Amino acid sequence: MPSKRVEEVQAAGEERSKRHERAQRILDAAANLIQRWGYKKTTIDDIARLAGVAKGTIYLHWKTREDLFTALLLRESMEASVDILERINNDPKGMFLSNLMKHGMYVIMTRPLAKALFIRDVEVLGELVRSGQEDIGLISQQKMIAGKGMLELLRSKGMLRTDQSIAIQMKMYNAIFMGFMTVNQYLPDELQLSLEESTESLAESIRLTLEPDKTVAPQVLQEVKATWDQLVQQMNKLLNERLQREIEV
Amino acid sequence: MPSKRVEEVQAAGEERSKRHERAQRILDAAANLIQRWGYKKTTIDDIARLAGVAKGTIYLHWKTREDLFTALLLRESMEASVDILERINNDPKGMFLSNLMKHGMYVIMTRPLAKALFIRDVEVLGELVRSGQEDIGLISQQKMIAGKGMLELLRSKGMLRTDQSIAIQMKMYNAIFMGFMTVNQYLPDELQLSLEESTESLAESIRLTLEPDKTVAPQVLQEVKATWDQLVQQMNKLLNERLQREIEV
DNA sequence: AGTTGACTATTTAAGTTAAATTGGTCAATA
DNA sequence: TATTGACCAATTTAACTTAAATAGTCAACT
Repeated sequence: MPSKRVEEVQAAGEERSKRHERAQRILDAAANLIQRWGYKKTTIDDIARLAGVAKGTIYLHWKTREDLFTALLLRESMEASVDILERINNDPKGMFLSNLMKHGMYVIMTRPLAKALFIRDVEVLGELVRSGQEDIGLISQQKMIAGKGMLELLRSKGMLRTDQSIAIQMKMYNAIFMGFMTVNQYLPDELQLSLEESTESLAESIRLTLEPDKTVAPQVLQEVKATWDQLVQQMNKLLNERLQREIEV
Repeated sequence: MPSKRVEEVQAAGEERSKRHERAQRILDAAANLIQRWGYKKTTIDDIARLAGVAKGTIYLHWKTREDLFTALLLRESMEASVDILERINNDPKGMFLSNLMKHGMYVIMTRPLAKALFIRDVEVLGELVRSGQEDIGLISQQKMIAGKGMLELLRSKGMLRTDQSIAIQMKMYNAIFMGFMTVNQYLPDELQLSLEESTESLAESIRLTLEPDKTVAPQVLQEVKATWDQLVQQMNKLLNERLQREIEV
């Protein structure tokens, strides 16, 4: 009886999607509360109440409180990555390192949780700053978006200087990036940068210090994009599997 | 009786210098202890013991504990400034913004207290981070070494780009500077920068993003230095007076 | 005179205990 | 069978007490 089989599969599918939707709702609640009260002070009871489920339900999804928040941070990282990738894809010159960084900064700065994760905000993340470093912390994403492989690709296509070593270049763009991410907190009011100024200035700094002057043929740009897309898709697949596991338990 | 007058003056002079030397000793002790235990946990008793004076003596120099530490931070700022100025003077190309920043970074990074002051290290400075911002915090020094006036001078001599606004340039070098000052704490081991790498990379970044390519005649460099020296001397005089006042009562 | 350190009024830290909260479980329920 | 929320042990917080430490003073001493 194939119809029976189909119905079963459909039912199971519906159920899986309801389950998934509920997990998302719980994570939404957790995201909301962690931004308001910080990790330390957001309790499972609060999350359950805000998500409209019973406390026990949360433990049907994650074994411990920490697991829940780990999943939340992983989801945030993934979503931010998707945003960044999308902005890069919509930018004809998105493949330049300067623009990769610009889009990265824009997205991270406009997502409070991603920002907290990136700058290791203890006020928000509490003890999680420790756990969420290498593993979750947008770092694997950064490696993907502008890792060593990417730099090599850009260099081979004349989109990055070759009179500096790759190692130094990585250190430089990290320093400059973090600089623009965090200066404002050290600057007096009259020198505060708006988000627009920050991202544009960041892009210009990266461009001037790491990219050569020569123009790049649209043809080449296309090639780079193609290669990069493969790279990203590969990584994305791995990360998505990880995400599923993390959220569903 | 002139001889009497002379003796009196000498005696007063000796006394003043002894007094001054004692004040320095007390500040040395405070500097030592604040680095070891942080502001919150270094007590006046400790300082007195380490400086070899009685507690009451300290109150002959400063009205409150906070005044003492304010004087300490001011002294540190001044000494760091002197170091920086000296390095700049010994560098034939010291007048380039990239090198001003390089020397600034080197000195600040090699002086634990100056560094703590600059990056607003709460562990070391405790509540002092608040008080020591605009007023003490190397910021007035920075304004001197690379303030708006300096940038205007450099621009007029072709040593700075003129296709960016001064305001943006100030923001950029601040961001880049802070970036190189603080990246290491966000970077994994394999990307850590040594002090040499940091200062050199900082200089290169600043040079590439803010300085034009064209070479500058030694003649011009000399002119800039002369003008700058005046500017610095003026400021230094003011600051020194301030320092004297701060240390003596 | 300049310097000291015992002294005091406060602040901070440590200790104690009770109450409240929390993460996690599981028998009852829909 | 999937979900719930009363329940529990363990932990955290809060309130309170007590002891120790501290900043600043000042009479006594050099």
